[in-house]
Amino acid sequence: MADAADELSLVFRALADPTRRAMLSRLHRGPATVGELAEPFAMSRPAISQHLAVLERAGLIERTVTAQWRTCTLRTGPLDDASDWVERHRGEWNERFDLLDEQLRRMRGGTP
Amino acid sequence: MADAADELSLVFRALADPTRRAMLSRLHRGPATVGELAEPFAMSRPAISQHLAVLERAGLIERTVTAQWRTCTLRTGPLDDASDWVERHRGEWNERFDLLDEQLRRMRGGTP
DNA sequence: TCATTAATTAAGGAGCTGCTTACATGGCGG
DNA sequence: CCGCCATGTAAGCAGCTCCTTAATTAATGA
Repeated sequence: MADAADELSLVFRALADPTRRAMLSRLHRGPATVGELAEPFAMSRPAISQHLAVLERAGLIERTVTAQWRTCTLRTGPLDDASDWVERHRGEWNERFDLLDEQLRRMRGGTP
Repeated sequence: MADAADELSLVFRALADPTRRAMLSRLHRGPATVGELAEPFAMSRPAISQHLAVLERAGLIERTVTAQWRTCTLRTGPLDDASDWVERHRGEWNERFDLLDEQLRRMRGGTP
């Protein structure tokens, strides 16, 4: 299958690469051109372009053309969705609830 | 390359699939056996096992053997790391800061 | 003991990722 | 106008992902 066509999967997949996360971290401190973003990485320009395409497809950056430079800007909207999902699934509150549930199951008998 | 060997990449990668996210959502309401987790999906058991292996490798679940059942339990620790990263990179505060930075660059002259 | 149940491992295939080199596009300065 | 500059596109390749079917392990209970 490997669908992952849905919005949230695109975002998480885009975040699942150290190079792309580093790019977002850089953009977090202000917009940058492709050349500026490429500088820290020992990687060909096409590879950089492809990483940026992944980020753009996930809606995490925006590329605006000015002269012969492409200025990349961070878009944090999709990160809100990702954050919502993660926040909904973590925290000690729920962990304790799970442990309680497990205890109850065990008390009810061996077969779940 | 496709390294993604680091902890955070493993977690984001694990979250980048709707099936695995649904499994975590189910586990969020309490532990479950592999059979219970497999039930909602039109997918072979080995496929389920492989998804669970991905989640386990990312540290998001724990599998304990009781008789012939494997009980899966959610582990929210790695989600904290993911949440930290996302939280550090989102929010209107930073977005506004980026826009200001962009304005300043434009005022300083055409070439970045 | 032996069939049943629960799950994993093994092997293989279609398709995607992430990188490369080579070439194309398009604005800019001389 | 023409050769630089910054970037993108094309094509190709190794390796990974996600799924499948078939065989395997391991515990249960008549």
